[in-house]
Amino acid sequence: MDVGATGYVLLGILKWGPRTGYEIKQLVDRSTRFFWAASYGQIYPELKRLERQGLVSSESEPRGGRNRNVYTLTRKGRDELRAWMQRPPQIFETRNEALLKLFLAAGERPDEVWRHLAEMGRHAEELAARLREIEGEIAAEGRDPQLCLRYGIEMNEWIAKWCERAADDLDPETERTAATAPRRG
Amino acid sequence: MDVGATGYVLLGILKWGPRTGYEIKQLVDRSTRFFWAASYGQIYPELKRLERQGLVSSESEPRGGRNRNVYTLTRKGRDELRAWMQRPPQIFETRNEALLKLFLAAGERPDEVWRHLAEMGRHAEELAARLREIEGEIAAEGRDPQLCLRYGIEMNEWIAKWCERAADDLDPETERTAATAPRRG
DNA sequence: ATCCACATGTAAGGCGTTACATGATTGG
DNA sequence: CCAATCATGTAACGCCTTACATGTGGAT
Repeated sequence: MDVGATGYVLLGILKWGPRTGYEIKQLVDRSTRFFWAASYGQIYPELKRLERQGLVSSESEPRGGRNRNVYTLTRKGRDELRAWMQRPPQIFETRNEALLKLFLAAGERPDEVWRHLAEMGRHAEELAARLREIEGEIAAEGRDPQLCLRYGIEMNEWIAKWCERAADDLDPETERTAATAPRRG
Repeated sequence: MDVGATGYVLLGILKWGPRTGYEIKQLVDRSTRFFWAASYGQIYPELKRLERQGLVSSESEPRGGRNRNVYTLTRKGRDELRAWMQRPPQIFETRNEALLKLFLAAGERPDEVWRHLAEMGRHAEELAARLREIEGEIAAEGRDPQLCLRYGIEMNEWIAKWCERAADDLDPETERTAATAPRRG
């Protein structure tokens, strides 16, 4: 059968009800995107693959003169999804360029370390803000609060605070120098 | 010039001194691996690419009858690395299957949510333990404490605690049921 | 008219892993 | 002698993104 993890994202979303590829993409972008992204270039071919495997079925439901392919989770797809949910998670991958830069700067030039910490903290704060925004929208729509969204918010707030703390813990003299004359070190 | 971010990992490590591909791989596995992994299948070809671009130079330094190619960062490579360090980080990617499963289970079956939280917490704890081990080894070798290692440790400890807290916050009755009879829900 | 949202798709290419292939050296 | 470690590499393949290509419908 051999469904990649991104296929399961689609099956999982289709469990909530029939959707078009376009709608799935929108949902992904406000939810799993932060721990499992998916582009159109993946979603449309993957839906076809899932259909060939009998895990979803599609129906053409044009809206006006505009074609739409609405996908529905089949019984077989539901079983496959359930089986996958029982299996222990395998994939934990991270590529974090800020952390990489921080690592390579560490022990070299305290002013650069300070700069990377600031950058990383800023990024985490922005992401937390973006997620809080989504949380607000969900609340406004009267839908249930989302556990993973909370996780994303609190985690990024934690990261921002960690960066602040780490910057404060740098040799205070260095820090002052860096803040005053970032070029010299 | 067009060096991928993984190329910069190599340049950054070579800034510490000349190394073979094999040694670089070992270093990566105890350091950047947790936020930027690299396999032999990437390292060896990438080193050759960097050499073609004049960013590193190599010398054959056999040890016994065993061939070894030792790479050194060139002046040009140092400049390229410095320029990259100045640029704002772009890549922040995560694929977290545990979080995906938690997300898809949320609001469906509290017992499954509980199970995924436990799994996720366990994974974070294991990773934190592994990182503390590395930290201990570094301390034993008398080397400086590593900022990013601290980050990894504290972050994973935070995640483990978050999972515990989230599990505790689940409807207490559900939780007790789940703990007693995980199959029924 | 023009722009945005809706809607579907493909092609090229980048990035990365896994598996394979090879062989020397060292320690038990 | 055997296993582990040192050491280098390639080939096949999977996964994913970006860019391109196309077109409708509604709002301004």
